[in-house]
Order: sequence, then structure tokens, then C-alpha cells
Amino acid sequence: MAKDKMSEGNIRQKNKALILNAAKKEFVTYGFKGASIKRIAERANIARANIHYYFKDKTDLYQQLLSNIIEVWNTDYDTLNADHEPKAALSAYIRSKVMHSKNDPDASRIFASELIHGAPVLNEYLNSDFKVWLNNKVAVIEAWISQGLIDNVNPHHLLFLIWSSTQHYADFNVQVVAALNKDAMNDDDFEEVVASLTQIILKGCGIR
Amino acid sequence: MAKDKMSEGNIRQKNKALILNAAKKEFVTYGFKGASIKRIAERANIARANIHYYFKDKTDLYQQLLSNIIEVWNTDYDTLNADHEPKAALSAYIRSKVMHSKNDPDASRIFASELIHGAPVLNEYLNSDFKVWLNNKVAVIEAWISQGLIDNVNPHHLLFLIWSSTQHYADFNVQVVAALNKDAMNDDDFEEVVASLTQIILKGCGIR
DNA sequence: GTCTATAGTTAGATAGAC
DNA sequence: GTCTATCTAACTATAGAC
Repeated sequence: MAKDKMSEGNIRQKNKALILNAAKKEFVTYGFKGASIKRIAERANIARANIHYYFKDKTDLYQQLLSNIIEVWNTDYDTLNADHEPKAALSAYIRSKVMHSKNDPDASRIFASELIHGAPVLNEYLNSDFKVWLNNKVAVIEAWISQGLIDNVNPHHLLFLIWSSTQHYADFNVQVVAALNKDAMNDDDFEEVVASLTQIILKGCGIR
Repeated sequence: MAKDKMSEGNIRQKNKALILNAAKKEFVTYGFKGASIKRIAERANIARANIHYYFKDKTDLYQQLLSNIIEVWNTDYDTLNADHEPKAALSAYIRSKVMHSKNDPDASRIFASELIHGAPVLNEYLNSDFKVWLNNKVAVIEAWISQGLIDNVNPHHLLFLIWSSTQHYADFNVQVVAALNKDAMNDDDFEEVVASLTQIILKGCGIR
């Protein structure tokens, strides 16, 4: 896969990145069907027909965008492993998830929108790589429980709780800023999120 | 508003309900732009042109659908008030939110999709009625804190945590069932969700 | 690799007969 | 209140010159 990308010409590589970036904004704003290749071309400053030169069709563009997002997620979040204590591991995991919501909210939103609408493209991923990755994390939590390091919580639901509560600040940002009476969340706001979620979730798992 | 509905003819009332119900499935499957009035008409077993007889245009149909959803939410969830103890109130709130995800997941998904895409229609609501409703709930939690009934948690982030973790089972259901290796969640699964979330969140707030 | 022109499709919306 | 026919707009995708 890295090989494929290396073997692509420089111009091709650069333009594909430009288009994918523009497409991210477009898909997140208008949804899959609402997204228009004309506007993606304008955002990327590339002639409309050239989008079709680089991507087979709209679905292909959307699929490659999702692949990129998943790839980042799978490499980014590996603080949850059995080598670490639950307190340090869970704290780091919560922080990195919140910071990802801060730094790349559109990635989270596109993933969320795909799942909400039934995961037409990601269904295969959810029933293959995702399950393997998840089983690893569940095993780590089960080990902590059997060692008496945390309370006997349901590992799956603990993970769902962490995912949902952290991604909330990307996906539902418009509701959050309304609730907080802000124009946008700043660095301190996100630190307060990390502190609040860490406080409740760690104590909720019996970690002191 | 109830008056308006009463003053509408029976046929009109019944057909509007049929159309709104069909539209809910259609919007949740294809998104706003992807939803087709043709398919909504087919789902509702009503001639296509009649959709335009009952609703001004597609946006009007979508707005009325969202209004219905909000109306149910605003009347349904008032267990969070100062008359109750935090333990009973939060337990009941978590349960009712989870059960809503079970019983009407599409409502949750349409709301989520609207917010993810920037709340073009609900922005006004988020900056008016929603803020009033939210401030009440925040005040209740602050009262509990100052009475020493729960830990000093950030009220906003506690509410976000409850919303996100409970709505997760509607919005991200496709990921949840993949993770749990199921075809669909059953009654027991949802009871396990209620138990897990209640366990972690209540303990996390220092409620025994 | 880029760009213009255009084919072909789909869908929202309305008019007007019944 | 219902239904057929039709208008109009938007957008994907491709062909072909440069």
C-alpha cells in the first residue's frame, strides 16, 4: 500500500491529496449524495473533469477518503495495551481521543455519518479488521479486571462509553458550543473535557 | 400547535403522518439530499405529487420531521429535576435515554445527522429553547453538588457524557452489533447497557 | 496531465384534468 | 383530495482537442 503510493508520480500524489482534502470538507458539509464534484473541484482549485481523471467516480473518492481516516485511527490509538497500568493507559487513551476530536473533527464526522446511515461502505471493515482490533482491546480490559486493577465492568460498554463521549466533541460540536455559550471551543475547553471525562470514567471503573 | 393539528381534516392528518413516517426511514437511509420524494411516496403508498400537496417542499418536510422529534424529546425527558435524589434521577434518565435509543433509533439518527452536518435547520433551536432547557438541567446538577450529594463534576460535561453514551446505541448501532457479534441487540442487551452505564457513571460521580 | 463541451440521467416541483 | 404529464435544474460522467 505504501508501495502503491510511492510508485505514483509526484503530481498525481499531490493532486490526489488536494482533492481528498477538499472532498472531506464537502462530504462533511453536504453528506455523500449532497456533495458535488463541481464544488470539490472548486475547493481544490482543480478542473472538474480532472477529479474523474484521478478517481473512478464519486463512490471511489468517498471510499478512499474513508480508508485514509481508518488508517490514521488504526495506527494512532494503541495506548490501550496490557503493558500499561489501567490508570495511565485509560487516561492517555481518553486524552488522545479528545485531542483527535479537536484536531481533526471532520474525520470523526465523516466516520459518524457513514455509520449513522448504515455503513454501506464500511460494513466489510466492521466485520473484519475492526473486530480483530477490538478483541485485543477487550482482552486488555479483561486482564485488568481479573488482576483486580479495575472494577468488573463490561469491557465492550466501557469502550463504547469512551468512544462516544470523546467523539461527541467533534460530531456534536455545534450543540456543545451552543450549550457552552461559545463561538468555538478553545484549548482550555478541551483540557476541561479531558479532565472531566477522565475524572468520571476512571473513578467509575474503581481506579484511584 | 395542538390546535392546528386538531383543526386539520382527518385525511390530511393521517396522510401527513404516513408521509412523515416514510420520510424518517428515507432520510435516515440516504441523508437529506440523498432522500428522494419518489421513494418517500412509494414507502408511504401515496402518489408522488401528493407529497407536494401536503408539504411545501422537501425542506419543509424535513423541518416538520425534526420538529416532531424535538417535541417528543422535550416532553419525554424530565426525570432530571431537583425534586429527586441524584441516584434515582440519574438512573431513570440513563434508562429512559437508552430505551429511546432502542425504541426509536431513527429519531436519534436523524437528529445526529443534522448536528454532524452543522445543524443548518436546528441552529435556531440550539440557540433558543435548547439553552433554556439545558440551563435547568445544569442548575439541578449544581444544586446536587453544592448539597454534597454528588462529586464536584462539570455539569455540562456530565450531561454530554450521558447523551453521547446512550445515543451511541442508536446512532452507531451497526458498529455495536458488529462488536458484540450479533445480528441485532435484544432486550437483554439493552438491559446490560443500562446496567453498565449506570454502574460507571453513578460511581464516577461519587454516588453510592 | 488539463480542459471544454456535452451526453445522459435523475429528481424536485408545478399545472391542470378528474 | 388525487393523479398524469411535463417543465426545469443540477449533477455525474465521458469524449476528444490541446
